[in-house]
Amino acid sequence: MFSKACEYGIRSCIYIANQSLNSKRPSIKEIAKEVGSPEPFTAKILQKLVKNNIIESIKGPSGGFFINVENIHSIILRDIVFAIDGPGIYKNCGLGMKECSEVKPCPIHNQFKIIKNGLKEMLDTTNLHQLTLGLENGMTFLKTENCDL
Amino acid sequence: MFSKACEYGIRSCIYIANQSLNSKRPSIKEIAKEVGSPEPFTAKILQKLVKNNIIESIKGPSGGFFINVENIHSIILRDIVFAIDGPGIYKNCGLGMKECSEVKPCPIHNQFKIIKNGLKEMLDTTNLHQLTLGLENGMTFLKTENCDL
DNA sequence: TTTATTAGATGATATATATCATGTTAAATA
DNA sequence: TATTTAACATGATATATATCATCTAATAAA
Ligand code: FES
Ligand code: FES
Repeated sequence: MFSKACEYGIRSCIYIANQSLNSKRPSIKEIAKEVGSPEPFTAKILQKLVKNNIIESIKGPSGGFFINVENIHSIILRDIVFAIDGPGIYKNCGLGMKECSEVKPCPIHNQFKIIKNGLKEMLDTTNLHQLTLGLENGMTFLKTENCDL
Repeated sequence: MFSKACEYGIRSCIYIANQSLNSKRPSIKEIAKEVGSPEPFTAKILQKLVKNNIIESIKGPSGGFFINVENIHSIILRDIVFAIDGPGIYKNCGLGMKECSEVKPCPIHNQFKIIKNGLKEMLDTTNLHQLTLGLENGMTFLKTENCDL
């Protein structure tokens, strides 16, 4: 579905958003740890997100990554996915033809369109703030820890 | 969504099914051409499908690939996807955690579940026969040709 | 204003996926 | 039975994706 980079990117954004709401500014090291992603890879992904104005960063001691509270409400999943994976998930054909097209549809086009519309709907209407809610009260998780004691 | 191998596999199956309904037995060369897939790669994929009893084959002159008419109705998309990509699409977490789980859900789990259920539904209820119908009357296509004259 | 700290930039390496090439085996037919 | 045809098996190569390593630049605090 999403690339690994995109998965890590979304998870990182959710973590950063949640920390930002608590007036904190996590470092790459902390983010990678809490999200369960490889640190150098995560660094690269976060840079891209900064370039795309999804998240912001400050260098130096006590630096780190953050998201403006207003933006936490306006940033939707699509923004993150597009920044990392591009619009392929919106435009690709389910059977890998050049593009998904109504005039030259593949055999599964009609069935697949329904799925894809659902996916679009979800990416378009889910914002970062919603995704942080479950984290606070321990209903949702950002990594599968190896030890559950 | 699906791997390239799986996309080619599905397209090949649809083509073979359609030809089988017309009592024909296409060769790898023909299938690859009609489906727009690289021939040697397609060969490998078809072998896998034979091993998994999705399609059948006959060697030698006038040999080729075919599917029993009864099977054309009973083979569903899931069979093909599982044979090539495995059950990941049913079990993976949308954010790449070890597995999709109700007891340790990721932040997008609830929204994603809806999408995934739709996808499951589609893979479980769509059989090869349905997918051949549009081919016959030119409503659907298996490849994007470069020249549309 | 020096030093420690942390992000940024860039390129190298590894791994997975996709693609290609070669030789082998089964079956039809001349 | 010899010959041709086409699938089968296996391994090599290429490409994309994921991961790591190194150095640079900015900034906060000593
Ligand atoms: S053309 Fe294949 S999904 Fe639309
Ligand atoms: S746990 Fe992530 S989709 Fe179910």
